[in-house]
Amino acid sequence: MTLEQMDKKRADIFKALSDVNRLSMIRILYRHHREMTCGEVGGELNISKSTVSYHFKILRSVGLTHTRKDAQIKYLSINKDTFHKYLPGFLDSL
Amino acid sequence: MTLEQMDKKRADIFKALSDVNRLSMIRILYRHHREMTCGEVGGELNISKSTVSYHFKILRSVGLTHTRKDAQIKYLSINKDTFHKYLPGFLDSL
DNA sequence: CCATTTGTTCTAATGTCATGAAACAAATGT
DNA sequence: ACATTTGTTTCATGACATTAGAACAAATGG
Repeated sequence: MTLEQMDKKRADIFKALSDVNRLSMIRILYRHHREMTCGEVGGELNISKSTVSYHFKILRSVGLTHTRKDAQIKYLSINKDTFHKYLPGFLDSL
Repeated sequence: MTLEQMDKKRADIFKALSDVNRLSMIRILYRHHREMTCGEVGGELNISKSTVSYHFKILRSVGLTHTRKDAQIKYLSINKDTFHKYLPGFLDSL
């Protein structure tokens, strides 16, 4: 992997975290220390469910969160591996 | 400072690092272990000088870099304090 | 079978960002 | 004085991001 490709990957991670709603979603997930549903997380923010879905898709696409589906409900959680790899120490600063 | 204000501040930092050119500029500055001029940094990237100036203004505005003026030349450097505060361990991963 | 819950996708509107050319400003050198 | 160097600002443009509403899909419960 070239330096430029690594810069690109890092930029994608930072871009995913550059929106205040997405950052709040990460903080909420992290502080609850458990899986949460889309609706639970969205309920703490003042935005529509389609917007919540849009933001979680972006977080998932760069590997910052993980989704587990059980029946009709989807459980979200933080992907700590990605944070530790690209942003060591960041989660604990939340 | 409220949680929302802290999320906003973090989002601004991440936004500043979410562009591949700005990330390359930080990497170049960090790896040279010395102050560099705008022109030197820009010379390693393939973008116009006005674009380089635009990007450094953004990095400066969130405190990621520092500028020292000596005569007509401006010397740029990394502001390690900001990195250590918001992204501990990140610089060493570059 | 039908209403409800949970979340996704589509669409349209609006807003923000990145870019380079040109003009500008400040300091220097001849 | 005047050209040169170094960087900033202004401007126009094209590209991309964010948002909510509506329609949709899948699973559940009565």
